[in-house]
Amino acid sequence: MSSEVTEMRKSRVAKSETHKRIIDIAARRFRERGLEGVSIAKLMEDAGLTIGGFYRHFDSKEALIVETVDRAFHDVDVWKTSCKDISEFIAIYLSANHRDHPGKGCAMGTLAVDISRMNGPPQTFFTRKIQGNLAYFEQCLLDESADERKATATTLLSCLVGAIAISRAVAADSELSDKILTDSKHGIAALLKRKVDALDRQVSATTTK
Amino acid sequence: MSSEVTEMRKSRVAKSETHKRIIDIAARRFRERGLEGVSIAKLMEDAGLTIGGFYRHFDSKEALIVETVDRAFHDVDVWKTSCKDISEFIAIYLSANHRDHPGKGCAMGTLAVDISRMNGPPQTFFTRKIQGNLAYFEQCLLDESADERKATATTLLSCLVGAIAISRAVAADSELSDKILTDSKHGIAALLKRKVDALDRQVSATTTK
DNA sequence: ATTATCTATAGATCTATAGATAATGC
DNA sequence: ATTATCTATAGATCTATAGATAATGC
Repeated sequence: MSSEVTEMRKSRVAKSETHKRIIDIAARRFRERGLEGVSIAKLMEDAGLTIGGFYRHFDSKEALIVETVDRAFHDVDVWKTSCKDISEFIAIYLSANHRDHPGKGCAMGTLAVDISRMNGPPQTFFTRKIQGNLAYFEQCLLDESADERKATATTLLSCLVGAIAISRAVAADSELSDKILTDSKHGIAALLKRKVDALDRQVSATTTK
Repeated sequence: MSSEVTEMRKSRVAKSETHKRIIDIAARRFRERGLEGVSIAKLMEDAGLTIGGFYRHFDSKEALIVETVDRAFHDVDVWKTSCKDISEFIAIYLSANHRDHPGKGCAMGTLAVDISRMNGPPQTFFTRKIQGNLAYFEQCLLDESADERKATATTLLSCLVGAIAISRAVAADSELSDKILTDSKHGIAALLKRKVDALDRQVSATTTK
């Protein structure tokens, strides 16, 4: 602390990198500990900074939350583009790895309830991202009317978000926690049978023991 | 405040009623505002008491949380016994009324994520209640193997919990919020088709416009 | 001259405890 | 005598601001 050389003002470019770093860390910590479980002082410390600089980057904690929403959805956005089909996406989403690393996972599973307790901008931005995820699922679905696709997409989203949340809540009972993930995968496979732009073989492969 | 007559010591019976009242209010407030969003001082004020008395009832806030878990699941427990079949349960669970009154609704939808961030006793007790809900769903399911029943029960639970959480997160967009509830009902009806101890007519009635 | 970050702190809140008060219960 | 609840407060936070410092950028 006192033995460190105090680094002072950096360039504008460096500032925007700092800004990005704060958001990166916020997106992780918020998902891990909740919006109220992360203090600005600790957040800045995690970023290698002190609390004083925070308010030159953000007007308030709420403003940080708003700016962090996009970043918190980024990991799932990457899965959406990197997965070759919806089955692969579901397998990643309902994996033990996702369950055990909420800070790098789906923001809906970790932050939806916190966000529902806030009004105004945070909820608006969060809603937009949820709509994006619903659109992705719809686009993966095939042999139904538009209404049917929407309904199935919504059901799929609900099931994924619920499953990851419940599996984490029972994490102390690791067998049950695993079972919730695999059983939900199984159930989703049944729900999506012949409704999905994916190899049926694959859906079964991830859900049949 | 200062004009009120200060009421002092009450009987043991009165104390146990006070104890119950604190838990009643905690169960509501925790579901509404989250475990961290409720301070003990405000909680006691809601109960018509002051903070000083709290620690004669509970060793700590965590101890209150543990004791409150059962009460927070009570409303859903009532639905389980009062609903004549699973379809009715699902209709109540995915109603706008449930969405708009989290303090009187499902503890999994409101507290599972908060609980997953705590270790120890709160999580253990919460897990037990989740198992009870899974058992209820299993018992409602019919034409499958025990494994299939378990998988469908888990999927149903995941879907319900996810749908209510997401519908609340997008509450600012009331159309979308409603749609998430009705679409999930629709999707669940498809999932449960011929798997459920319920009138198919009824499942359809709540999900077809 | 401007500004990105720092140290320090005000003011609000939160959990938990100490000790007073007044009613219960022996 | 015991105890259910009260008032008051210690000590630890948390958000946000004030003013200092030292580097950037004109």
